[in-house]
Formats: sequence, C-alpha cells, structure tokens
Amino acid sequence: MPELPEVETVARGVDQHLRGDRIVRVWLTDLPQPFKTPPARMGKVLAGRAILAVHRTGKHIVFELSAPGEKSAPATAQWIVHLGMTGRLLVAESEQPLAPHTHARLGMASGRELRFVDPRRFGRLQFLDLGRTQPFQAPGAEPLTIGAQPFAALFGGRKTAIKAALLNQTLLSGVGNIYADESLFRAGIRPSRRANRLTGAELERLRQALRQILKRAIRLGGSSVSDYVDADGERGFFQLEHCVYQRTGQPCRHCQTPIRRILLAGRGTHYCPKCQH
DNA sequence: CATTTCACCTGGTGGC
DNA sequence: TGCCACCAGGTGAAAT
Repeated sequence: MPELPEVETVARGVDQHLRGDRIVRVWLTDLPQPFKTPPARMGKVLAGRAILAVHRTGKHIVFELSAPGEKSAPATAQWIVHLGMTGRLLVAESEQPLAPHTHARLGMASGRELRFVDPRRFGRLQFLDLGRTQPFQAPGAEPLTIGAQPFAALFGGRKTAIKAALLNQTLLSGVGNIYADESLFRAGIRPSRRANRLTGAELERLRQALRQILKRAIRLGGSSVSDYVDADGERGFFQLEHCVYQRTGQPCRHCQTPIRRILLAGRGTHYCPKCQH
C-alpha cells in the first residue's frame, strides 16, 4: 500500500497533530511480527519522551524523540515506523473505538493516542538510541531530489527489467508498485525493458515523470486503492488519476488501447502496449 | 555480486 | 450460502 506519497502524507499529518506532545503511556500487542525492537524494551524506552518532529525518508516514518523528561532538542532517539502493505498510523482521541488489528497505542500527554493498525502485519516498528547508533538512513536515493547524473548511474550496469530496478529500495527509496507503473507510463517506457538498455533521454524522462507523479500524488494525499487512509482516517485522491495501475482491460487514457497486465518481479504490472516502448 | 523466487499475513472478490 | 483460487500498496531470506 503505502508508497512514498502515502507515507509522506501520513508523516505530515502525525507531525501536525503530535509535534511537541509527550508519550506518557505505551501499549503493544503480544504478536511478535511488528517489532524489530523487542516490545518489552520498546515499551520502556518510548515512555516520557517528547515528539520533536515527524518526517519521512523513503517509505519509513521517522519520529525524532527528546530524552525522557526533556521537551526540546536535541533528539536522543528515533522511532521508525514502516507501514508494510496494510499499515495505518492514526491519531485518535483515546475514547474512540479501537480498530481490529491495532498493534500499538501511544498515549500522549494531550490525551490523544497514536495508533498503529496493520491487518497483514507486514509493517515494522523500531527504536533507535542515537547515543548508540547512527540516525536512520534509507538505503537508496530520494526520488524527489536525485539529479540527472546520479539517477542515470543507478541503472547503468543493471540487466534487470527497469520496473524491477525502480522497486529496488537500495537504488531508490520510496517507489512501489503503483508509482513504478504510473511513472513508466508517463515516460512512455515498457516496464520489461532492460534497465541498461534505456537511453540517456529515456532515463531523464523517467526521472522527471517519477518526480512529477510523486509530487502530484502527495498534493492529492496519496492513492487509496483499497484501504489506505492518512493520520486523520481520510482517503487520498490520486487513484482517480491513475493511467495504468489496476486498469487492466480498460482503455488507455491517451490512445484507447486496452491496458495490459503482466507479471514482472513477482508483481502485477500494468502498461499500454501502444504508448509504451 | 546481481537477480529471482518465495514466505510472511489477512481480507476482499469473483467463479462455481 | 459455502468453498476455493487468486489478488493486494512490501520486504528480506534463501536459492540460483
């Protein structure tokens, strides 16, 4: 579900509601899956810290946390949230009913509650002590800010399909199945093309297409194809502008040719056979 | 190494 | 209505 635009939208919403608030209570599920940091430890180390800021890097949401009992910078810890396929991060009033599959609840000094809900449990929560470890860094480059040369260099030696390369988070961080398909459509490139066979002009078209689509999707609050919602429980609107993703058999918005679906890198892949070469 | 495949989970949909 | 196959925004380990 959540790719860069959805994660950015959620991070902004949480930042708006909870910046400056303090974690006073922590409840975590008994199920083991969602935790990269053991829950017993995470419950202890989060309590008492103020949320200084919340931001996104790649598909990860990063909470900058004060030292326990402090209320201002510097951040001495980070809480990292990855939403997986079906994860939600919701800011709720504590009396609001609990959604099924709620795995974490952070009670705040303001009385609000931050809730992590994730039916499939592919999401992950992690605590980083900045006294012991480096600040979180996504492995790949940011697609919104990478320049033309470094972007082209990412794909130079790769024989794999360009779509598989776009999904590789160690090259670019934040691109997932929706925005890979949509940006390849916009750039007029078939998803199955070998990455190292793209021309310089094609790669630059792809970089621009990706950037424009991601920015537009952020502006529209992301894509809600099934159940994605932001920190306020609101759906996004970019799904209304999808050209190929999950439009199999429907007419291309440019040339009316039916959109095709193939399997690539194990993922459903959608493209227009006439517009994309 | 680069690349591919599969397991990890729940839930929704559509065919019979 | 039930049962079953298939599909879904992601990733990381194992196999090739």
